[in-house]
Amino acid sequence: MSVSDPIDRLLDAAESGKSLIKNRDILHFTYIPDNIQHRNLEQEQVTQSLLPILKKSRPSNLLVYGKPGTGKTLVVRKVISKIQERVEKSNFRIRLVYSNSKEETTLYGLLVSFGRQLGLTDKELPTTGLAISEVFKRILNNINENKINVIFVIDEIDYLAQLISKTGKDILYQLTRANERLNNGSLTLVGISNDLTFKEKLDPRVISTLGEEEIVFTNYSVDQIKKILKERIEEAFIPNSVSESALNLCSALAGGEHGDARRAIDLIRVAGEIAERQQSENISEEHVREASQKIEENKEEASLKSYPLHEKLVILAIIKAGGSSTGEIYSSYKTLCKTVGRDELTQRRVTQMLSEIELSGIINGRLINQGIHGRTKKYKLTISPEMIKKAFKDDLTLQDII
DNA sequence: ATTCCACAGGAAACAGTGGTCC
DNA sequence: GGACCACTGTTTCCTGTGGAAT
Repeated sequence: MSVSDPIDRLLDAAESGKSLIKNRDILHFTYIPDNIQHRNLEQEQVTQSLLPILKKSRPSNLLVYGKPGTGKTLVVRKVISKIQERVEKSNFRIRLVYSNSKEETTLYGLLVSFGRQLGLTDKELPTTGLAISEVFKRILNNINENKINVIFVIDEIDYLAQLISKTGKDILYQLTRANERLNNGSLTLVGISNDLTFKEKLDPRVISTLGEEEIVFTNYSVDQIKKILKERIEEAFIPNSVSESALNLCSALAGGEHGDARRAIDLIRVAGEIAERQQSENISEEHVREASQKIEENKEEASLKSYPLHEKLVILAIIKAGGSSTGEIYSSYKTLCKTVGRDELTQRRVTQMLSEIELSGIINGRLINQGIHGRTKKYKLTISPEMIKKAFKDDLTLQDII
């Protein structure tokens, strides 16, 4: 094996190089530190409203608001696990069930994930084929039979509200009324939402039961983020490896946006990884800047890669079409379809795709009225065509047209 | 003042998939 | 094996729109 072999060189460097990060787990937002010092008030409030469960009565339903990365989920989870610890010895059973409505894209999926965590098997609760009301009935039966007290945490409940308004099936209403159908055990709902206005989309009857208690998590200030980062850095990095200026920049970047602690922790983690790779002694401002850029690029590339074929074709059509009005993009898209030998979709569908892609921020649309030449929407790319081609180059069907 | 373009975008229907239940 | 269910991606049909051209 020659010394100049690039793989060997990297491996050697990694072995001899200094490791700045001593505990990677702590650099993930989902990790719950034992000693969360911040959000004391909110921890107290959440505990307060769940307290009745210790006295064997049903706690208040709870709505928790706050922007992403404000620690809502962490606090709720921490409080519930503490309560669980308390009652562990008694035969009074509390079960935490957590579902994220954004990850479960359908009502059915959400209920099934709920049932699975209660221990219902594939057989008792199949992943498809049943009527939603039937799924619901089976879950309630399970709670009844086992006499458990369930706390159902629905994260990003605003997405659920959207699903409900689309399908017209109000499982939230049924969930809030579930206790009337339960002889044994109980069901408490904790809804977590990023959107303070989401209640407007709900049935007023649901709001009155769901919103028995409401807690708002305010955004973190730059100083608070700095404090959080300091705590994590102390645990995760070797001493003196993060410069003060890097810490400040990290807090400023994340705090300036939305007070998002998640982003701050991500940032310092990626900066640490970059610094390690460069064999640096410590993490500097420069590393944080690089990390910030890298996170952005990765996000774009990942979202590009995840598009289905026809969306990719539409994006490529935008590159190929000069002026980029919907009509031009569509005819360019049709040519591309012919080249790769795929059936083309209708213009209506392509318009819809364009709006979806626009939401992700990769393209930018502007409505233009051209008088007798009609009205159209002109689209512009917000990222470089090279970046797109780079992301698409692994797709075999597209290789001929890139 | 009226017409008319080139779409935007909502609503509903439909096809297909993968399942249960009796 | 047929009735039924949820869900996704799509098509079909439709109404609405701002301003140049007439």
